[in-house]
Amino acid sequence: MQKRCRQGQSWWQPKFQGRGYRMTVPRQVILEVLSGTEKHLSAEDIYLAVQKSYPHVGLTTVYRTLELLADMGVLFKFDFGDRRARYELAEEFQVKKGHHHHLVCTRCKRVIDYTEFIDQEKELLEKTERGLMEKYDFSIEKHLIQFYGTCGKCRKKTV
Amino acid sequence: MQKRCRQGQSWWQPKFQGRGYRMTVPRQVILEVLSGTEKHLSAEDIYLAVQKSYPHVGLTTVYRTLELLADMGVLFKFDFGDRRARYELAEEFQVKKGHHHHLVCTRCKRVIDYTEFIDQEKELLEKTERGLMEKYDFSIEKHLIQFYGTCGKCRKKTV
DNA sequence: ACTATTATTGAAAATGGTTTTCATTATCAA
DNA sequence: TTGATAATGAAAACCATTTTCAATAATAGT
Ligand SMILES: [Mn+2]
Ligand SMILES: [Mn+2]
Ligand SMILES: [Zn+2]
Ligand SMILES: [Zn+2]
Repeated sequence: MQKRCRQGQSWWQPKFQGRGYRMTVPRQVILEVLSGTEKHLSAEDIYLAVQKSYPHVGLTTVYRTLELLADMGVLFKFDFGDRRARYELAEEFQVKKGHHHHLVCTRCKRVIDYTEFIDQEKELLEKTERGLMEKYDFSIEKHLIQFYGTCGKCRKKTV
Repeated sequence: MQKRCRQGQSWWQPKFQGRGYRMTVPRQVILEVLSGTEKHLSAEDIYLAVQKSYPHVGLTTVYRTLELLADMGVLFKFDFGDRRARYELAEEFQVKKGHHHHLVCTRCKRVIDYTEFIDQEKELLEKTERGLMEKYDFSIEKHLIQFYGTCGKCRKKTV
């Protein structure tokens, strides 16, 4: 899809214009942090990363920006069960990852992205969505699929 | 619903024995509340319901009991995005509901249980689980599927 | 470039669901 | 009945997130 711009111009610039939103330094830096990782970062993770280059940016701004970006559909917000929200750039803005779902270790909270069987899942999900939208008069915007279990490392630790 | 002789305590009794767990009044009442509803209750919902018959039971105990029961697999804990955990008796202990997934309205937070396409989902999920377990050395214990969108009522309210 | 408008910011304080502490009570095997 | 200890409740602590509010900075209009 789209590719990350290296220099001055940014792919997200147009997203902010025309809606009364302004492109600011904190927002750019936060987007850069999210663009430059494959991890699922928490607000504090992002805050700490941002601080390395822009120490004046506050945690509040990070929270506010993340909420805005999530509402705009630029990033996804997840709950993996470790009591804090985690964020990931939406698929269309990710360089490497495509549409994927998650495998969550309930012990160490590690998250694995997987893409296996995604096409079949997608097919079934679309059929399901169509059926449900009609039956329940519900307009579906997105879906969430996660598997929970124990990763190999954690399984070896406990007898 | 009265004080002394509780007859409904049959099926969960064995769950507590043999592991050092004790069957107490608060636990029984909490299980009765969960058994007697089809809603997805929060800890406070349950606390308030319990208080009607047993006013001395504290919120802390409700939280502790819910955690224990969730760990035991007797109930499921969900996050529907309204900043509080919600609980539902596990399928095998539900009277009316079978295996189902959720449709969540992101505006009013209403939750709809659906069972449509569940068989096909189940089939695909089992195949997916087998594949993922092998590839990622991950023992999958459960899955989560939720659809997010806007319910009919909320859509009509929109400006 | 200058200015007016107002979206955005950061520090601090508040919020609120959940967890911890700790002294007391209730359960259950012996 | 009794002793060991699991469970409880009130209060306090926790902590991720939100709100407040005065100050600042990004845009549009000139
Ligand atoms: Mn991911
Ligand atoms: Mn349900
Ligand atoms: Zn693990
Ligand atoms: Zn709704």
